[in-house]
Amino acid sequence: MKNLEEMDIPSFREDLIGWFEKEQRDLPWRKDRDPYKIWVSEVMLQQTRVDTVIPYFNRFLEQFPSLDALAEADEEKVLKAWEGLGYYSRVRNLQSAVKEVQEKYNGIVPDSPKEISALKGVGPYTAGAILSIAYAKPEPAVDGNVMRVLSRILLIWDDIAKPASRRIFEEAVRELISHENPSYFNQAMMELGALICTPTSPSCLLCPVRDHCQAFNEGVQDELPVKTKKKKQRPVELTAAVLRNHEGKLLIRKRPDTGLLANLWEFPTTEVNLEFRSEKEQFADYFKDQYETGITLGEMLGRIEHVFSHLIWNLHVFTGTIQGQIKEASDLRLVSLDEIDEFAFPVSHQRILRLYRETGEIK
DNA sequence: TACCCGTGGGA
DNA sequence: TTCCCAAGGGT
Repeated sequence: MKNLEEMDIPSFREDLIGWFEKEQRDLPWRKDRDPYKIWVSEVMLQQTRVDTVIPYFNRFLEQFPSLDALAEADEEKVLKAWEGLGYYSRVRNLQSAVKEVQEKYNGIVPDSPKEISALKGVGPYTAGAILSIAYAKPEPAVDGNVMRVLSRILLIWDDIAKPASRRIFEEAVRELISHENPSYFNQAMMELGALICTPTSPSCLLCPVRDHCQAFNEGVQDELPVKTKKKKQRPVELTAAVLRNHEGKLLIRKRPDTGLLANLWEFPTTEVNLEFRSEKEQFADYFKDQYETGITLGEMLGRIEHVFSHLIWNLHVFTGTIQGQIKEASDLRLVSLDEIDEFAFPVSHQRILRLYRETGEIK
């Protein structure tokens, strides 16, 4: 790459790593080099803020302290430990991959790019992060931070929203990375992006590698990185019902094991056509069709808007009672309010439960 | 490739 | 309010 030729690479590495040794944050996954802990932290940190991850990471490792502990853990408990973190397939893939490591590699996280990349949920970033941080291998770990930082330092104008662009940055990192300390090099690049070289108003005057930065040199740091914006979320209208049986227990069901919020529990919910007849009638018909049982819906408890990365749920929340008998199953349960906290719910349905506890329980 | 897949915080 | 974002991966 042409712009790499302008770099004094040894000096850049020294300035970057020197800064990291002095300024790095004290984070729970930086206490040791245990590949399992590094792995868990990297998966949690995918598209998720450090401040959000910290308490989850601490609880998760208390509950599943080793790779073997996670491999043998009850899936429901694992999902419950992830409740509220989002992107739930991450933890399903993680447990699946951990089981594979237990069986194929005798419980030792592999240290080769090929083997580690073959594990579920381990993409190019996570593979590079584990290999460099836990095993000191000089592999690139290119995340959003690294693309932002390098786009400025090397004046790279490619659209970082395009998957194809990542390869350019990986090639650059292969040239730049310290073979003496690849762990600190990769972490320092990300730490710099998080603390100094931020998306808006970067703190260039505090930057340890300012002298190496071609964007700063030309005064275009605010123009980089180039990133096309995503499209807006699609709204979806839904009816949800907190249904009580004659014993006062609430009906919950497990979502399918693929797709949105896979394997999480929810109150019965279905899409509604607001142009059609009464919403209550539509829901009762749906319920009868699914469970062969009649219900009576009460008044609407309230409306909840829940925003996802790609869609918006407008939840119309009702209470109701179940007329006949419901046959419980592994994915269909009647539970008391004391038992319900054992089940992992998406935040949208945690909000429904809160609404019910605050206003609906007495009705 | 483009789209699917969560959540909460901050500008 | 609206928008973007935060240590991505699967399909």
